[in-house]
Amino acid sequence: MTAGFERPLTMGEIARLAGVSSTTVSHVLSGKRPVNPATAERVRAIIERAGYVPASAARSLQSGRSLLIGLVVPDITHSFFARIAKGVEETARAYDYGVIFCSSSQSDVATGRRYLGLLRDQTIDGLVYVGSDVAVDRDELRGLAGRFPLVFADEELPDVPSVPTVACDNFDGGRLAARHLHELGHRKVVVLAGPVPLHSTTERVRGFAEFFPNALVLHGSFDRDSAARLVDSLLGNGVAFTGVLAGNDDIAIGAVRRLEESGLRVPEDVSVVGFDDVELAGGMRPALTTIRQPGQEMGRRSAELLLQALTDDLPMGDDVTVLPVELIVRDSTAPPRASASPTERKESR
Amino acid sequence: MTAGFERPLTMGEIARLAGVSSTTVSHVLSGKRPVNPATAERVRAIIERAGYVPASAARSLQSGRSLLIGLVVPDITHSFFARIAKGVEETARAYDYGVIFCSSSQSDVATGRRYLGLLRDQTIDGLVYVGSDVAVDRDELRGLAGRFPLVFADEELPDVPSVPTVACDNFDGGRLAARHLHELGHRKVVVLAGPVPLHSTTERVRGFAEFFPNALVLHGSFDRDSAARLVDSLLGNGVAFTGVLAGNDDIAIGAVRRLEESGLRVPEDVSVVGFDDVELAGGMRPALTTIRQPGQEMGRRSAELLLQALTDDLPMGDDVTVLPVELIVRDSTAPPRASASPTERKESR
DNA sequence: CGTGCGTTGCAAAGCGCTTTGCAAGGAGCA
DNA sequence: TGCTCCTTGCAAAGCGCTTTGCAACGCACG
Repeated sequence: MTAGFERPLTMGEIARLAGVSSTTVSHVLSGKRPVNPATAERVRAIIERAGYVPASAARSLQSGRSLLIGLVVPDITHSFFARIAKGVEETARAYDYGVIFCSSSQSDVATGRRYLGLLRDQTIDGLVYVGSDVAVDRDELRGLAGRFPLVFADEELPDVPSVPTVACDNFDGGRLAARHLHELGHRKVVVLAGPVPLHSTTERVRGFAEFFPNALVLHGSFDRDSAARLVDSLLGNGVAFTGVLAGNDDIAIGAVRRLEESGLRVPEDVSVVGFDDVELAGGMRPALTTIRQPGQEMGRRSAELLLQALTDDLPMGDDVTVLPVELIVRDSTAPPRASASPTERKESR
Repeated sequence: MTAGFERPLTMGEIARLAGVSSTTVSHVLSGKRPVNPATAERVRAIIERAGYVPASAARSLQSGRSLLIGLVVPDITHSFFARIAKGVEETARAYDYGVIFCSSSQSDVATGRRYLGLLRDQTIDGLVYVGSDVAVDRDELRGLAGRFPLVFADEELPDVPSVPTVACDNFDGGRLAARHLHELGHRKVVVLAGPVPLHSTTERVRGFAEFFPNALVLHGSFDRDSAARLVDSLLGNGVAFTGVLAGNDDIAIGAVRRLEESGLRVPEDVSVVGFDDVELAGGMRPALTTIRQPGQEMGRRSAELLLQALTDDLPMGDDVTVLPVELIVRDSTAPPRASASPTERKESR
């Protein structure tokens, strides 16, 4: 213990105070064997008075379970990941489990390793892993898969097989977004997609293609600056478009801002659809039309999967749970203007 | 271990593989006693090949330290608390500590108890506690204070003494916000303060009073609906005002929305200043003028305080670290209109 | 009054690791 | 060659708990 803090009581000390053996104290606590009611009551009173709680380290050494799970998210300050975290935490709590979390974002490989190490050294009984475009050590992950209770949330990692996954219906989300623009009458649409290697990116783009198979697809990273640059290059090259399908809300927000800075109005000149429904999406002006992913529910479901297996001592499956998404229509989309596309430069061919 | 997962190797098994005793393996790992280089190399190779990591439970049982700290926040999905969490986590990582977090919000008292229990059962070596207006068990907290390594972040709890605290300069923040409105020329200002019992509320209101000692002060909770109701009652009673000093951004956002719904324009008719600088503050329109609290820094500093004491085995101080705040001027504030206050109803006295 | 059974407590082993006391062996020196 | 000293490995204790084997006791029954 740290300087100045009293050492907690041990079970043996409680036993001595009660005039019994620590076996008896343990049985009073666990109820796994009958104990004389009078004795039990005396022991309980002493435990209560002393504020005694069995040391968790000794318990987990004995039981082989830490009652802790891990959660790795790219960035806890991102409202979408925070929603997942909340879902995971509240579910874990219901199972009497604690959650150790890691905001892996600006992490070097060493950090990832360290957190996956929590699995190896049995600090945690299982892990909910929310992937990202950050270069994680896929090999490390593959080494863990199948050997430890592991669940992927949000992002499916096809190159790490046999890990159960909770994701949303990215394909349908893409479809819904595209259909919305198509129904509004848009015909010239560009796609500002997320990072190439991500499975979710691929799926969303596939969904977009259901209505705009020939749309120009530009890949970038999930941040506003990247989106702004993409918009610049679009505008700079005189590409004609009245609608933007964004890979997520960050891209959408970056695009809206950039379009407005370039003198175009959203949605009058250009309609923009996002993906995720982060907090800002509903709060910004124009409020963003987007595809809502059930973040908290994803967190809940993935934790549930993990904890179910842990507490029932079952093997983990390897199937993908797909949660439905929802189109949220707000103010960033409208029918295209009748006149020539305002993004088209006169001097372009 | 859970079904289907192999049991991790023990140090004894590594020792057997290497043809040495586990003492030697331990010394190879810790370096606390010299080991024959050849032996050490052989042992290390086997450890590497087997992917062996010492079981953390056994380690902490032995050492009395779990290398884990706790973090209690009211709501992890709130961008301000998420910033604190990020700061805590990144600092803990630097100290090779893990963070167990609890989003205490919609929590019954039992939940709070459970998480404070992590201290008692030594699952965590210390705790960063971010208070809120939620009724926590102050008695429980008081029982812990001084007996366990504990730090308060963001909210000072004067009724739980001798706990080191990292807060921001709420008084100065109040002052800065008030001065800003005053300098713009506002004279009729109302205060939509946070919950009464909070120390931060009191301080901010004191700061506001430096420039508007006679302002009407209404207390509510830190959410938009509460703020909307307060605005309604102000408007309904024909109170004249050209500026609003809000207890935090949520209140400010709720107020702005409500004012706009009531046909008033921000900032043309009414100026609004928030507090915190949450993500939405900068993204909404009109972008919110607010007082920025250094959330991540608060997280860092409080974790630093805790981990410093833990790793150096020092007693914890009990002083309050006050971090500076900053006025961020955006678009929700402007000089008052020359004409009569638009919030004043004709039929009011 | 003796046998048998159910009840309730204790002692001891063991979870996987760290740490300490010892001892075997080698090197250095006289 | 004989002595000390240092190096390096082993055995064993102990961290705080759970669990199991055993024994003592009381009771009902024949």
